[in-house]
Amino acid sequence: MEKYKLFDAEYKFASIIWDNEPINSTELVRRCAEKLGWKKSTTYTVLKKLCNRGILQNQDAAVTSLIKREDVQRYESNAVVEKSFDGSLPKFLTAFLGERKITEQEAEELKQIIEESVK
Amino acid sequence: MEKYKLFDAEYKFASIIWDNEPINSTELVRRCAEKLGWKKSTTYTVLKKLCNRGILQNQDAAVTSLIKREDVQRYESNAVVEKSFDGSLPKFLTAFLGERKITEQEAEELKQIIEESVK
DNA sequence: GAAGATGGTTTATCACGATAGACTCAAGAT
DNA sequence: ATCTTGAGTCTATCGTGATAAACCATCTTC
Repeated sequence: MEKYKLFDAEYKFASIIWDNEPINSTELVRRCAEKLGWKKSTTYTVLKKLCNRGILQNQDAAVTSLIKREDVQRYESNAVVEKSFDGSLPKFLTAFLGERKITEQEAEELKQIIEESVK
Repeated sequence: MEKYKLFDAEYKFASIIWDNEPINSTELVRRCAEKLGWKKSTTYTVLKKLCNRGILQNQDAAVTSLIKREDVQRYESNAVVEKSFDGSLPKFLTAFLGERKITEQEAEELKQIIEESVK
């Protein structure tokens, strides 16, 4: 398994940690019950799995992340472009924008981001 | 199930059809064996499933697509931006580009695509 | 009319992601 | 010494995507 690949449930779970770290494990159990409807054992099961995969860390009941949200996002964005768009960002953009219209201001923001990546 | 959601194996399968349609079903079995390592029954199982979901069509052993690659791509691109980037294309772009550098020419192409979507 | 092709269907197995029940164990509180 | 609470493990169930074995019907060809 690639290190950064998170399944849907795992991603939602990790999001709670990213939004609150460091977070006490019992508190995490509480939040998962509230936000995801999970039982305590579910939380611990998933937590342990992600710890074993080197994505999270649980030390003395203090849960933190080793892999950051940005890392996973970078992986996700690359994966989808790779899988469905032949690795081509232009193809992705074309598909995403499709018939949708954006404002001049939004376009400016996007162009800015692109500009910053030019060698 | 959303109409456009294809699982990994389904996507690869559909790709063979998109690349070759209309394609005779026996010929499709041959290609799936060659490209995906599938047995005949596997091909027919998946084919039937996608036909039932209104994505493909099999008439007198001639297989064609009802949903096009572009439709699925649009869905995929939107889904990932929704799921992992809060629906924000700028966030997606930032993550994708990351540390990567692109050429002036590539940037031009991207900006062109963006320009065409401005209201 | 037996022997292949062609074009399928039915039913099953297997892996694995998602979820949880039952249990343990140490540390305070009573 | 019991009771409770915090912290965590072990084992199991369930759904479902991925894959296939076995079987069937029709048509051609020898």
